[in-house]
Amino acid sequence: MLRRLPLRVQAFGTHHDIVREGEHLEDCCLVLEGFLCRYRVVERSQRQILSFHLSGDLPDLQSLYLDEMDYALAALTSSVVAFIPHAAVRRAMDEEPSVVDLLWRYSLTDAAIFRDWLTNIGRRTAEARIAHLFCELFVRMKAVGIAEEMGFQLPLSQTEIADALALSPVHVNRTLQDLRREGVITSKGKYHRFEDWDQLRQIGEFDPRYLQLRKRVCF
Amino acid sequence: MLRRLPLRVQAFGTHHDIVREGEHLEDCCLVLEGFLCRYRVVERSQRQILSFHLSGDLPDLQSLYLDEMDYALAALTSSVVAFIPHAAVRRAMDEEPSVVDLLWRYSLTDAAIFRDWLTNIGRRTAEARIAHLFCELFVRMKAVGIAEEMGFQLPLSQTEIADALALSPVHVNRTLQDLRREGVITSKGKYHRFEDWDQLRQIGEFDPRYLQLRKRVCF
DNA sequence: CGTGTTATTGACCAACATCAAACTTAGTGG
DNA sequence: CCACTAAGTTTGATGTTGGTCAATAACACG
Repeated sequence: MLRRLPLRVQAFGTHHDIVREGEHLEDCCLVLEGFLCRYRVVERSQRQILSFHLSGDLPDLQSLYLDEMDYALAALTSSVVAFIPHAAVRRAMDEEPSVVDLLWRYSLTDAAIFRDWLTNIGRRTAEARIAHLFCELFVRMKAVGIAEEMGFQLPLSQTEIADALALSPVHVNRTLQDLRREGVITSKGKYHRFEDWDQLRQIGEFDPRYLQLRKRVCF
Repeated sequence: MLRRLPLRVQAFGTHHDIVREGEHLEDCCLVLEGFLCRYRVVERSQRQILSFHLSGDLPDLQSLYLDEMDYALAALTSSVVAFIPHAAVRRAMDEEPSVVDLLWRYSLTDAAIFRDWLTNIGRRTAEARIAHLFCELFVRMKAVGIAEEMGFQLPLSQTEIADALALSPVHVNRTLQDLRREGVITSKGKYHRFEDWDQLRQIGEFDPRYLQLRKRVCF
């Protein structure tokens, strides 16, 4: 449906900002390809990544109602996104009420993911946080068909994982080594294989229900 | 507008659960009076409070679209809430499209608060987290007229503050003492006075824009 | 085959957690 | 109105997780 609206398709290179914090937008962006993140810069030039986005995501849908972006949006790999004018989205919502349901539901799922990250960062150890993030991204990537049966190519540096999980890069490195030593995952560069998915899930206390996927991707 | 819909008004006592995790709801709840929180229980019986809610809030609006609650909702003080059947909300949305805008915008603001908490818990020290929380709650309470000019009655125990900020109660206690020693706040029981609002704001890196309040409450 | 980015290692340190006890406060019933 | 009790706050001692700094090793890319 969205693809039938007037789109402005644009490609972005690795580590390129698509939207900056504080900007006012007149379009929503739909991810067609690639891997994006929302982030924010805090005191001492620390960065907090707020969420990751894959194809099919609408990472700034909120600009439809909120004046100013409270975060930046960046491409982590070379990515392709489509910009859809707010006016076109609103027209579609007027003509077809189910569009409202769909998009609203989407933004509520988005909020559910924030809640999960909040508990992840707030209440779990470094190992559990990483396990949880791997589970989430694996399931989401599988849902859009860019993961293998039991492994995936995760286009994140350890520093980016650290920025997402509120850890230091050094500690992420050591914790990944722990996970490997325990035989839960094996890694080759950015490719990771799950040797013991069940244990990974347990370590990360991962329950995919919050993702609100209609089809069951794993189990 | 909401108050004109069919309401079932109900009072809840202190520390009483209003909705439990995993429940399926047929009504949305509107806070009329009191102080509520969303929370979740994690491994080792630790609790993560996800947000606080005052009168005027709709802390489970998402139940309109998501089948299962991913958090519990509890009254922290004796509170009064109104339950509105989903069907009635939907009818109101059909009859008056601006209701959709209003509620959707509300749920997007809700998500913006999550993002703020995420960076707060992820990237700030204990002192900054507490300062930030105090600022947020003060501004929100002022917006609904239940705070004084430069002080407020915060109905939270230090344990509840700890559960919200992912700290231990002991550390919250000591950090509050630091804030008092620095002359930023003074406390008498649950009443806190801001002796140096500007410094509190700075410590907590607080910028109220994310709250999307139409009227400027402070400064 | 450099050159810049990312991963890894080691040494050391700080923030915050945990445990347990003592002290306050507020609420309750006699 | 006071004693009693439970809940919340404060304190001290000690432990742990994860941060910081800095150097080295491994890649990736032109």
